[in-house]
Amino acid sequence: MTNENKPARVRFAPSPTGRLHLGGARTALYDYLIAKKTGGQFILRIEDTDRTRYVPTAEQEIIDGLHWLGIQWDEGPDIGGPYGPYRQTERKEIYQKVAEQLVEIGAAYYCFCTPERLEEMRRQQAENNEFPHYDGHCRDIPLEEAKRRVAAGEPHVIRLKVPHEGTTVVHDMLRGDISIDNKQLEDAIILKTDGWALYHLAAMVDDHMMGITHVIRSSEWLPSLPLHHMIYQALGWDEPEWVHLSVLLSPSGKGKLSKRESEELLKQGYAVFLTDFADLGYLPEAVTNWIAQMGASFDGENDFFAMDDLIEKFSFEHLNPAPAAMNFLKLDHFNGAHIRSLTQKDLARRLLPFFLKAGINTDYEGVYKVVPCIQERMVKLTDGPEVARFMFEEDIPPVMDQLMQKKLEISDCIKIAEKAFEVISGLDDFTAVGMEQPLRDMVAELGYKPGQVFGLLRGAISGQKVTPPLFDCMEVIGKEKVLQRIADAVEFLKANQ
RNA sequence: GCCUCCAUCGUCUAGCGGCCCAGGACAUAGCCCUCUCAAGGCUACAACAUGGAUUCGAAUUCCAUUGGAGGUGCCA
Repeated sequence: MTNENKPARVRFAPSPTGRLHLGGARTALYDYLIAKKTGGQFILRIEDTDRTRYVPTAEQEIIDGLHWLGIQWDEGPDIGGPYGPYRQTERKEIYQKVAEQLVEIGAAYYCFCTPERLEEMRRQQAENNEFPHYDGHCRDIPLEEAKRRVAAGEPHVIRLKVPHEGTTVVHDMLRGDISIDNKQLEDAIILKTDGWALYHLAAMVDDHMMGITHVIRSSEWLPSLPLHHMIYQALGWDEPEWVHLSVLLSPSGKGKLSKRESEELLKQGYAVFLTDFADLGYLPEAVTNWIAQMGASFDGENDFFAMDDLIEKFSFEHLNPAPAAMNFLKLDHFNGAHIRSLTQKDLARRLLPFFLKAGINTDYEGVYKVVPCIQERMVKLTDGPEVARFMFEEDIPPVMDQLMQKKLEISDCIKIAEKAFEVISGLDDFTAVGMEQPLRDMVAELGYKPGQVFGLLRGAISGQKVTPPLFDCMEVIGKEKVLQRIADAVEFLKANQ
């Protein structure tokens, strides 16, 4: 067992082949947390050796997404560092050298098999119900002969020479010892015909050269762990701690999220790609809080955490190896809770763009005034304009259904509205606290129920049945506009009597 | 098919041999608060996959079964 207090050097090593997914974000988060907790370093490394699937915009999106979450690295392609370069395409020669070194010491060999031969081989293996594996055709070509053919320009790859007997045992921090029968292993390609290294080689070389102490990665790497172990062994390098995280399952719990499911999720206002969450009205704090606890626990009794709490409480011991289904309702819960925990100024600042995007003509001050009314009524930032819109309108067209209250005739409503107009006109202190007592006295005098009177006023002032507390809204809207809206309602009621 | 990993409420989890007829959170239902809606408070519902073994004692250890996930590329 490693000492979790020793400074950890960890790395997040995405390949720029697509968008940054929640699973990747969680891996990066854990890297960041353990680095911060132990006073170590977090490194961002771009694994772009696959030139055919390369997406030019992907690296920037990864950087933006991680920054949005509040994660910063100590070394990376954008900021450099003492162990660079941090893009694998800039390290091609390093991998080639190590691959040749592996050949020299007899741990790897040149293979001249053509893709066609390999395909035929696999076809036959499938026919005979064997598991697909390289048959070792080039494994025993004498090195001198192989070198001659390489020098002659014959196309070739380099394969790792793995033992076919015995068992290999590798330790994973979450699962203990993992053992595999070496018969199941094949001589994997580590260097392609075009000279580029595969993940198996490139990642091991980089992890070693960059001094990585803990390899935290998705559990889809578990099957190739023995291979990685063998590369370290062959080179005589010290192995890092291996930490294979649980996979994230779709909300249904049935397998990984499919493309169709993620599109469906987006329609419901949810997302699986990190950079989609901001526009949806989610707080980075909430997303962080949420993903941190997928397949993990930080505290048996609590689950609301800021980044600092997560850093303090993070431990490999509380990572769960079992697959975990994503629960978007929990995200909503965290988002609401984090919105409520924000200062009013901070909330106003974050809300402003959403108000403008919703077509509400206002500014920071305008949003700030409305924040106390809406803060505890939002799940997402996009809810803000919805809840507060009526407070920014010039006037509210009266709607009969909103004005009418239970057990009241139109004549009652007119009476109430006229009385309210009169009382409110006479108010000197037009604050929520200032208007409460006079208005309650009025209700008593009128002899109706508070719900009836305030419901009617709510309808007149907002055109809605549901709003934040009436007096608070009235204060924000202002006396003049409130009176105008009540007058409009009276006129409307009389016309429809 | 084969290989590897995994298995506590619907979901995320606490639990590391007695403190557990299993605790928390989300979701759901009810009540309280209340000018509506929220927020908040309280309550309810709800789980150790199955079968063996070890032990005085097992959710916790071991084995099998079943179920789930991942892998099986000159992708990562």
